[in-house]
Amino acid sequence: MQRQVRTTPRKRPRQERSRATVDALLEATARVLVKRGFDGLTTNLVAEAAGVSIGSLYQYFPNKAALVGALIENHVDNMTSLFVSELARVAQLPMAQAIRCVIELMIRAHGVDPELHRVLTDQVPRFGRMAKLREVDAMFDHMVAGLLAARKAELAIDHPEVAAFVLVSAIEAITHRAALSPSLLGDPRLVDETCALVRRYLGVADG
Amino acid sequence: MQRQVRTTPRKRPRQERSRATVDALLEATARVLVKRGFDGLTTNLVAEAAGVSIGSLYQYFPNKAALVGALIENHVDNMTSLFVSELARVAQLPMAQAIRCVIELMIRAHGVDPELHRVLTDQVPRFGRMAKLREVDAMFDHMVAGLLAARKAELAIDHPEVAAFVLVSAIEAITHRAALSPSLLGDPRLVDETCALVRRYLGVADG
Amino acid sequence: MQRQVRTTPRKRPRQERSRATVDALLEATARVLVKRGFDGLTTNLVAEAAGVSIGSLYQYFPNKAALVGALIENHVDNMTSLFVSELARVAQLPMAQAIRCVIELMIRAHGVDPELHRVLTDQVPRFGRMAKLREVDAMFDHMVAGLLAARKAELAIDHPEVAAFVLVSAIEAITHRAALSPSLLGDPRLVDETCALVRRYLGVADG
Amino acid sequence: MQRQVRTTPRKRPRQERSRATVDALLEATARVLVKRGFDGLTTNLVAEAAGVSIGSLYQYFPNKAALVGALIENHVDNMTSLFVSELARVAQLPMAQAIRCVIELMIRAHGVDPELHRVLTDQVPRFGRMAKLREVDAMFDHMVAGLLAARKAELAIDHPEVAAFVLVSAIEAITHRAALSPSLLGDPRLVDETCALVRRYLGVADG
DNA sequence: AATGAATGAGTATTCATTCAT
DNA sequence: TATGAATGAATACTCATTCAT
Repeated sequence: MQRQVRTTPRKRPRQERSRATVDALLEATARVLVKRGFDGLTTNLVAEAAGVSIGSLYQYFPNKAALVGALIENHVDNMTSLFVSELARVAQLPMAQAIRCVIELMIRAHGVDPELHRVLTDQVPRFGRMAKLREVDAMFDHMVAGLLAARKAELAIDHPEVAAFVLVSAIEAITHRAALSPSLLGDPRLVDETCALVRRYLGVADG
Repeated sequence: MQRQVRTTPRKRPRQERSRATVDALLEATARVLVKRGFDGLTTNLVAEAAGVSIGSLYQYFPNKAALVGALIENHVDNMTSLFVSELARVAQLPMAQAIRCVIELMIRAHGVDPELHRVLTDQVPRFGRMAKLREVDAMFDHMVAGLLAARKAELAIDHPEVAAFVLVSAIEAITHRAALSPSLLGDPRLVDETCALVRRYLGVADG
Repeated sequence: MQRQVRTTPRKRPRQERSRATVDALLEATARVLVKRGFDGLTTNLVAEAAGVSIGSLYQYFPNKAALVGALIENHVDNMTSLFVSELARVAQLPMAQAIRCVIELMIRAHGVDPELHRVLTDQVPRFGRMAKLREVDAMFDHMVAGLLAARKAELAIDHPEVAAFVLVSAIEAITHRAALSPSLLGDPRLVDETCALVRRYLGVADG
Repeated sequence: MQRQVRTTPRKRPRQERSRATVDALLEATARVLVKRGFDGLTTNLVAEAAGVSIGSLYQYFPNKAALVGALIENHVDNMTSLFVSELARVAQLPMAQAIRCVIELMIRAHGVDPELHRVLTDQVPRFGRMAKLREVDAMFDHMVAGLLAARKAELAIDHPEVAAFVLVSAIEAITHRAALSPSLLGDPRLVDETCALVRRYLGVADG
């Protein structure tokens, strides 16, 4: 770093600090959620775990739902961001490779903080903002339907939307359930079989 | 004081009268659960909805968890009883028909009080007795693995357990998600595509 | 969840404001206890009597037992502090005067908020922290046994510990019972006779 | 809750069976009281422990207080009956022997179901009928005052009532406290020292 | 902005007592 | 008379949220 005399105000220490507070709160929320479950999550506990006063918590989040909602949003973003970065590349691959790639991405996505993922999907009431998790599935439906429609010629399907629904549901469920029993998650046969499921359904030859 | 909260019913109803009370309570629980969600479920509310005093509720259920637990057990029994009665028959059918039959059973099973099913799977914390819902999946895994192993000769799979896991996860997810969006549930294409998924995976010719 | 219910205060008041709250709660507890008895003591009632919300009560005392426990501790401290300040002086006095002095202290100690003392000793279950009242007796036994042993030469006793037990029990009971019937408490003959009891037992000449 | 509660049994058991039921209830009350303490005593628990329906309990005791009241009455009767049978004899004895005799009776009286005695004196709120235990002390005061007055000539006391109060309080407390610590109860020195206390106070020569 | 004391509606649960059978 | 199902007022305690400092 250069030692230059500073002429500008000190880079808005308030925003810096606020950012840190918000992060601390979200991390604390995740920690408490994993440790005590959704019913054991109290705003006071989160504030304490974050080393922040309860008043400050409410400075940044108007209520408990907003707190958990923000956490979910973060988590979903973390999971989906894996895809957006890879999706363009996948679209160019031969079908068999594309399938394997997507499935592996799915599994990796479920491996991001799996304990938190489990609590979030298992215990968090699906009200309001929490429905976000379901929206993700709908989004996947749409994306996959697009991909299938684009390559419809080389596939053995008639109804891309229905097929997309079927496939997204299946892959999501397999990876999700696998994430819950770690013994399976490492099993390479699981990936192979899931790929086979999709390939054969779509009438794609093994690559 | 007990370390672990018991979730089993407190006492068996002996007289006719109390049987009616227990039934009224369970029905009221279902109604309240559907209407207000799990967090809106109050023992006092349930008692009132059942037209029964709060004291009577606690005469039969030691706590809220036991109440919901009993309801879950009932619901799961209702869903699974559809299968046990048909399973023997299914085992005799040619593979393609057996597949369609199982899938239709699955869908019908999810059509038993779908609103209650939705609340139960979405909102009820999966603690203790509530894990029952997951046990059902495990049971299905086992059953299907048995069926696949028995017919391994005519199928294109190498690992019946992994295949069973894959199939149960997929079918369960498809039917479950379909149950949540009624428009799809009635769509005959859904059944067709799901059958196709399974058939092609197993290498079974269309019947 | 804790196996044993804690009976110690939950958190230390840091600000002035909360000190006042804690004091108000303890005073209200004493008032309610005297007015309604232990079974009539309700945390909501105490909070109301203290002009404080029920939430605040639980901010400082984790449960009812802790509340009463703190009150007992205060009360016992008030009673015993009378002694510690005088004890050194008493130890220097000639025996006959020491005896009278101790007995008068005992009576004065029982005169500190006698109504509260009565409720506390009569009605409060002797569990956990509440056993403190009995510990005080044991402490007295020990102290008196020490005094008697020190002056054994001039006394007509062989077993200081047994004698201490006998004397402490006797004096405690006499003053306690006297405190319950105010007519006797003021009677100077009571002090005289109690002194006589002790003096003659110990073989000490009238001073 | 009613302001004034009757604490007398509801009806006289005339038949054998009724008698047995009442006895079973009282014994069950004692058992539950010893095992769970006063706060753990519930009428339903007592009925169950007695092998009797809750309805039957209320056939014989109008409320919980009456139940415990009857038990206290029984217990007090058991304790005092030891005295009435011996009192005439004691009145004829030389003073020193009479003193020892009374003290030994006191100790024996406290040895009747000591666990129950402890619970009763420690935990049972002294409302209504429960005050009976205090009445017994007052009765003793009176009796002893009579004895002392009758033999005033040979005693070193001026005020029989005050002396009686002092002695009854002392003996009662010593025997009661001794009953709580079994190690002392068997110690023969305790009886000797208590006798000495009384003898010396009254100016009676060692017999 | 931050703190943490205060709030109080809300909830699960108990238990003495009643009453229909 | 006996039974035990039913009652419901009462109570301890929690926790999201507010607000004075």
